[in-house]
Amino acid sequence: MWLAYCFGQKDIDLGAGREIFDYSHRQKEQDVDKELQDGAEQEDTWPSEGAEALARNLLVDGETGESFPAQVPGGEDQTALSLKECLRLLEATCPFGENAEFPADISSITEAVPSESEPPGLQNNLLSPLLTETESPFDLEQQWQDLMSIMEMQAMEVNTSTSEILYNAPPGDPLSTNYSLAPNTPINQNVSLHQASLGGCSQDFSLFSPEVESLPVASSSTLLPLVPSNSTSLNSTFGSTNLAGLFFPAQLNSTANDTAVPELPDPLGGLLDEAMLDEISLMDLAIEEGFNPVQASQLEEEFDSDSGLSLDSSHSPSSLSSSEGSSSSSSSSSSSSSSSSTSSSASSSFSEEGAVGYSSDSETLDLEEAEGAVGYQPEYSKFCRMSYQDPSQLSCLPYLEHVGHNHTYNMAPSALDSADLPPPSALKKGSKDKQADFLDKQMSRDEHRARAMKIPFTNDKIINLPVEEFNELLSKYQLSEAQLSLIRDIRRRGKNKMAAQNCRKRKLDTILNLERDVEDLQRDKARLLREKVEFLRSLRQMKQKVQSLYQEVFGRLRDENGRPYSPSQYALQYAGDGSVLLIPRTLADQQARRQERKPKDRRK
DNA sequence: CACACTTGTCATAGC
DNA sequence: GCGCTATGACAAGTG
Repeated sequence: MWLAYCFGQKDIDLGAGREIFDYSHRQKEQDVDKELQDGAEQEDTWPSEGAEALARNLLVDGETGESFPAQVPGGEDQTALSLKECLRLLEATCPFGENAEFPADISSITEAVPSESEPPGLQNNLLSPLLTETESPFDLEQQWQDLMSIMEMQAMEVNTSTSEILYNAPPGDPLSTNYSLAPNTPINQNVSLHQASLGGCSQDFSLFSPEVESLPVASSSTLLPLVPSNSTSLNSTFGSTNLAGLFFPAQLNSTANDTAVPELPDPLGGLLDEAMLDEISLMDLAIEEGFNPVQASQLEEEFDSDSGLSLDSSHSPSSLSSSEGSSSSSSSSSSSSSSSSTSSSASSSFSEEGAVGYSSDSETLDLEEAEGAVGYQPEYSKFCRMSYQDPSQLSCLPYLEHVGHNHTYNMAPSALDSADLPPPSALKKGSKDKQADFLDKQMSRDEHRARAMKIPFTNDKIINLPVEEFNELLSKYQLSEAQLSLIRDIRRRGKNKMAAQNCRKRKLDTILNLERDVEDLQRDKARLLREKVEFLRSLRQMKQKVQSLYQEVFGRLRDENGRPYSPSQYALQYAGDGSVLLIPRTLADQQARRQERKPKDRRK
């Protein structure tokens, strides 16, 4: 029964799987509406100096700083800038430091950032490149965060200790805050970034920092190739990356054409995609965090679990003890009824568990009943297999007292074994008839048949003797055909009986092992999910820092007239040699698209 | 009496 | 082909 219960849970299709995503989408829809309003209020304030800047386009050698007319069609120029300070800042603020084991390197970030050209004339927001990828309407990362938020809430209700640590993002946590942002919103509502972007995108550098503002900005500096002296970390991780693509969102404005501009694949999105497809089962966490099974199942109902077995139930005392208790009491009653049997010479060779011998014989009755099948010694601790242990232990488990059957087919036949004695209760009654009746009832059907047919040896021998000895035994007696047939039937049935017992025990043990495996796997899954959350959190922090550095660097750039460059027309690109170039966005977009095709080609 | 459960038994497949 | 084991299915017994 507990088996049916255990696996029955699996069959309960809660139909909530899609609700997870629906919820996320609903959240996103709401966020979209909200963010659309906010985004309109926070339109980019960058000066539109594109035409003017284009007229002054110069290509600057990344190493020498020499300026020369750009080779780019349209006369755009490229300006290489030193990002030494930027790189230092980035390295200093990189949450992973030199941890080479971090699964998502910066290059993955850059690949993830959509590089989009903005329709001319649109006001750009310098801020959003790192955020846009998470702001698409169907962003899986957003879904992930939504889900995690839900889980967090649920976990807080269920278990406020560990779950809080795991899923409660600290105040201002970028993961929690950013992921709750609405899709399609070019401007992130994160407070810090908001401030930085609004300030950085305009001439108002005070919003960045007083230091930045006070820094002397030479117009010529914009034309200088500022190769970072120590750019190893970025150089190795960014490679030849289009920073424009990294830092400029696909959707700089909510009015931008979504379909016109393809977005680069998001590694985070991929991760989250897997996460979503993994059917983030709350039961995993429940098991890992020690949730109450009932509560966990309730959570699971909300998040659905099309996959996997439903755990737990098998470990409830009722589910386990019901079946095992019955068998145990049954066996114990049998054992107690035959406890008077003092001859148990054959039992010593039996395994502790498993139906080794044929228990119908009094010689082996008690131990056979108390023990088990031949050659199979599963682990029964979980099942509280009292039936194969000391029957007296049964009294220690009150909830097992009410169960117990008295299957007496295999009880010791006194007629076949003189050593067999009635139980004390029968002796007290003293009546020989009663004893005979009792013993008669204790005999199995085969024992009755054997006695009726006057079989000259015990059923135990019939069943348990090896074939050679068995045949030798038969040859010693003059047996009729009917007797031989009965003996063979007894042997067959006796062996099959033990086989059936072994089979059932094995089946139960297999279920136990499977449950244990499922538990282990769910524990591992929960752990991996937690690690993934941590990685995502760190990745987002790193992205934010890179973004702010980009803003800072870009904001410092000045043309020869001392005016800042428009982010709608220029972008920073990190070259493979460590230099950073200021290039027109059109060129940056082209390069970004080129990089976008590479992974696709690789897949093919 | 119905039900759940255990156990024995049979039929069958496979070694 | 025989003997044995494993296992699903069924029936009987029990509480």
